[in-house]
Amino acid sequence: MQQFSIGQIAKQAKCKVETVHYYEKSGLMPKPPRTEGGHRIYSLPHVKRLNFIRRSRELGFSIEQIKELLKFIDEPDHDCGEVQTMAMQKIAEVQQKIADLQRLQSALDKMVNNCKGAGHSIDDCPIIDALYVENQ
Amino acid sequence: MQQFSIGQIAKQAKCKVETVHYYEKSGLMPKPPRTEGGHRIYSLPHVKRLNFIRRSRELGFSIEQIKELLKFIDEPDHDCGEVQTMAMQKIAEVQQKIADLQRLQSALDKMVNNCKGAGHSIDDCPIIDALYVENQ
DNA sequence: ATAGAACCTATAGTAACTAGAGGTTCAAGG
DNA sequence: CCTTGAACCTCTAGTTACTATAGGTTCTAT
Repeated sequence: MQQFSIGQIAKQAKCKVETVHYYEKSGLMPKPPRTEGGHRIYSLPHVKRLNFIRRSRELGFSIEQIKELLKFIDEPDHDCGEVQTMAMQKIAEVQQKIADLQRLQSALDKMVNNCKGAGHSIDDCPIIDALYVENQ
Repeated sequence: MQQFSIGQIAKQAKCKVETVHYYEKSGLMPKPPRTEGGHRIYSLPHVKRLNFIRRSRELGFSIEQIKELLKFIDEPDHDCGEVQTMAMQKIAEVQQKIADLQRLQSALDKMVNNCKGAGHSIDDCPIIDALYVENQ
């Protein structure tokens, strides 16, 4: 079985070694086996898990929310209805984020394509309006 | 012209009054006019701007990145090529985020639809794999 | 055998809020 | 008018999710 040092998995996930320490302390990453001398030894599932955490963070999920997502795999014998409820809540959140990003993207596309559009007033800016949705 | 108190715009953007104070201190929100007694007075463009900031934060943009996005509207006489370059970088970021979220969503969808799938091992979890992309 | 890179723990600092203290202003009823 | 309580004000301290530094140990490659 393939083994990795903390430096290797941090590099792979594009984060710092200290961040992995932090995830261990906060309970997102498990305490891995150690060498004689005390260095941490990781294997492929750890690498995948760290990647998942990093990407979820980039997508705006908090540590607590990621813990909830990870419950889906850490406790596979969880009550099935409960899992479905949580998954469906996450889906709603995720769909909202996708919709927001798509509106922002089309506003940015417009910017690029008609940069000459000149003299747009602050009251009528496509970029700001992209993420302005009244009362919701 | 319609006027708003800080409490009103905070409520509309679903954030705390203190957060608006913080955005003013960090230069994201402008220093608005005040009443005789010193209370802040906002108008519609402020409301839109605060909404934009809040939603961008939820989407994982940092304060500094939002400052860059806001440059597009705060300095309309910016060099056009520079604006296009920045906008195109943002588009790339945004597309990456959308792709990640879509993969996460389809993994969550699978969870909900065949929750009975039972006995999935940690090494082969669709949710973790959704956000695990080797070397990129 | 040993030099230096990578690791260890522990603490302090940063970013983006969030809560609290202690006081002032506003607006609605008496 | 006056008063009372909600909303506002400033300022400082606390929280989350890192990030950097200090001071020391282990690993690896010559």
